[in-house]
Amino acid sequence: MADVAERAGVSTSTVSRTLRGLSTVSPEIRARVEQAARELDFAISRRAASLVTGKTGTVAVLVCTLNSWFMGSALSALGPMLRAADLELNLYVVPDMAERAAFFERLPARRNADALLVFSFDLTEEETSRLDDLGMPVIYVSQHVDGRPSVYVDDVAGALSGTRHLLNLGHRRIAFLQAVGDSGFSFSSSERLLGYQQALTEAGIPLDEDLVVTTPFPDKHGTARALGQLLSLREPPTAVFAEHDEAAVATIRALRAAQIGVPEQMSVLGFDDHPVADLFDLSTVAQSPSDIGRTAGELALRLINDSDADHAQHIVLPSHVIPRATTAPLLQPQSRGQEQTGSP
Amino acid sequence: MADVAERAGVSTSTVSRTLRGLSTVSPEIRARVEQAARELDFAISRRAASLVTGKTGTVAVLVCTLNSWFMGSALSALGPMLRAADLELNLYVVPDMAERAAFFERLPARRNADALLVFSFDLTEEETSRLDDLGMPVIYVSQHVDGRPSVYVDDVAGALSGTRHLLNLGHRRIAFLQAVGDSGFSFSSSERLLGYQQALTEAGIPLDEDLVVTTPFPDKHGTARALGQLLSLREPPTAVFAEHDEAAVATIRALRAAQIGVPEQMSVLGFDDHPVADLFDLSTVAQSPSDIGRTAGELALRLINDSDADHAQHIVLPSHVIPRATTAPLLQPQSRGQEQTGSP
DNA sequence: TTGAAAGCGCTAACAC
DNA sequence: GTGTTAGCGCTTTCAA
Repeated sequence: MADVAERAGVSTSTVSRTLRGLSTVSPEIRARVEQAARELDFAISRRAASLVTGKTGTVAVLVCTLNSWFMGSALSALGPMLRAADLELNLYVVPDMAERAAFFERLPARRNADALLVFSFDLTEEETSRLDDLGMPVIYVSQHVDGRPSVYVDDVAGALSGTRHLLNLGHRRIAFLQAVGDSGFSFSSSERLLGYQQALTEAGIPLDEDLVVTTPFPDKHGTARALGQLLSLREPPTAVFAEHDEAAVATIRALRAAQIGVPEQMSVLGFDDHPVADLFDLSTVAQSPSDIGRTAGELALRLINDSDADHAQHIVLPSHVIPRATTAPLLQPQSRGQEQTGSP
Repeated sequence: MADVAERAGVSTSTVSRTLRGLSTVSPEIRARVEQAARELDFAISRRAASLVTGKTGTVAVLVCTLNSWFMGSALSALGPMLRAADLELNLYVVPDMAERAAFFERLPARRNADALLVFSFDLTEEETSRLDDLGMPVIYVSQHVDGRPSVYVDDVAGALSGTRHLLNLGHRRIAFLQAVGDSGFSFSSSERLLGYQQALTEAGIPLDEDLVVTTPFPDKHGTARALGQLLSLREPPTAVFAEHDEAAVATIRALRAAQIGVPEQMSVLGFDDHPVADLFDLSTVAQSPSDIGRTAGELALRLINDSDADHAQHIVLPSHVIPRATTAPLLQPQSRGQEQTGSP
């Protein structure tokens, strides 16, 4: 910076003021400084700046993996959003329990970020309270934590509308397919099940535990097995509501392999509006991970800049049913169902 | 840090030495300092440290999106790798041309990272040379740039082996399906086409331009259209080599919709070993994005720590053919082909 | 509107 | 093995 100051014939203070865009610099000097900076390829060292301002200009993001549609979409939206606010994005990838323990033990983000975004973890009480005294706003994304700022989709309401959609089509025997990932049940999973149950209850349909089946995911044959349970019931379902689209697609494939027409003999509904949903013409309950990412970023910004902001605010994002070709009225084959015939 | 020093009854230098793990601290003092640090929840400010060491302790990563299997896997491996080396990961997401221009205009990573990893961009000469005077090692990942450190899979060799596999199965009419994404042809695309052509040439088979078809991707009906071209040739292919697995899966679905048996009447080969490949039992040429990510991180580390290291080194990672159920010998139905029958 | 000087929190060089 | 001191590159008073 001293070089720039010398070249422009001003003090470092003036260079600093110019580069920060303060209006207290006369136009001619500003021009001189900017040119000098350009000629010397000078860029501010945020680290030196943060030392004196006390702000790091960085948002930390904690994720367990990036290898999913949800994470990919959310971060692809969060990144540019933060960049627009001139914030750096510091990524912590914590794929297993060991690394997770290490993260919470050392909390490397401490003093190195202005806020932390925690994505889709199911944190223990202990972990949550550990984050409480991190000395920065912590935003919980895609999960709700009482008393802490959170951003998420209302999975209960989403599953409720999805199930209502099936009910409105005349289905009464509706199965719910839980897909358990490597890390055990997720938060969304139980919320979605809850919405399903609520819808049945409000329709006066008694809950039948046999209609709720669980399969490991991803697992090539697990879905077929789960389906087998349903199809061998005394009164099999006429519709399957899968916890997420990928499980729904696996269901469709298993059904077609068993020569069971979708949606003629079985309606299938997913959740997420994952890209495969469009590909398979799957009816689904859509959520928008990019909205989640962006909204979380905006909340972070607000909490950073405004210490009076509500530090327990929950932002609940909407979901909506997208009827496509895999749900149809009960016992009443539709023309749109025939487009599907013979297609894999 | 002063607080910790006071609490432990030592100087800040000793605290610094202890926390950095230097061996020049006596065990008893070390214990005192560590306890004091723990009690005060003290963590080093990397930003203050970097000011004096000149190292930022950060690796910057430039990506255009995170929303792909490749990026997700690569970063999910890179993250923990960097963490193990006690480096922060600073992510720059540059989804469109405007943001890209802004990035190269301002180069926000300048002075704020020790190295830059550029993922899967097709950079212009100008952009590359702009990065040259960034003052830090720049590693090109999943692309090769002459004279700069690069990490990538040998797409030519991969496509060569893939095509040879089809040739060895007796196929002589082999189509190549190019899948053009939103951003136009990618580097890999043309390399893979080249490998395909090389294999045919070495087998003494003249190149037939009609066998190379192009489809937009993702596009629900594009693949069927491209397939239509192939199937209406005077001498249709008996095998299709798709540029990547997702296009291969689309091809399989289009073929099955048209009642053309895979692999009985048409072999289909993909590239990548994307998760869908396993799901669809798709034969493919496998690459490992996580290896790419990890290797790139290791190279970055080497270039950061050893200024004598070769700054033009290209690391080429292997790919290998994984035969699954979608490729079979020409005109000679196999038992493994029958497993497929009736399955969607 | 600009400059001089102090100091952010840390590490490194040197002395003990 | 430990403490003292100087200074990394910035921003921020404060004075001019």
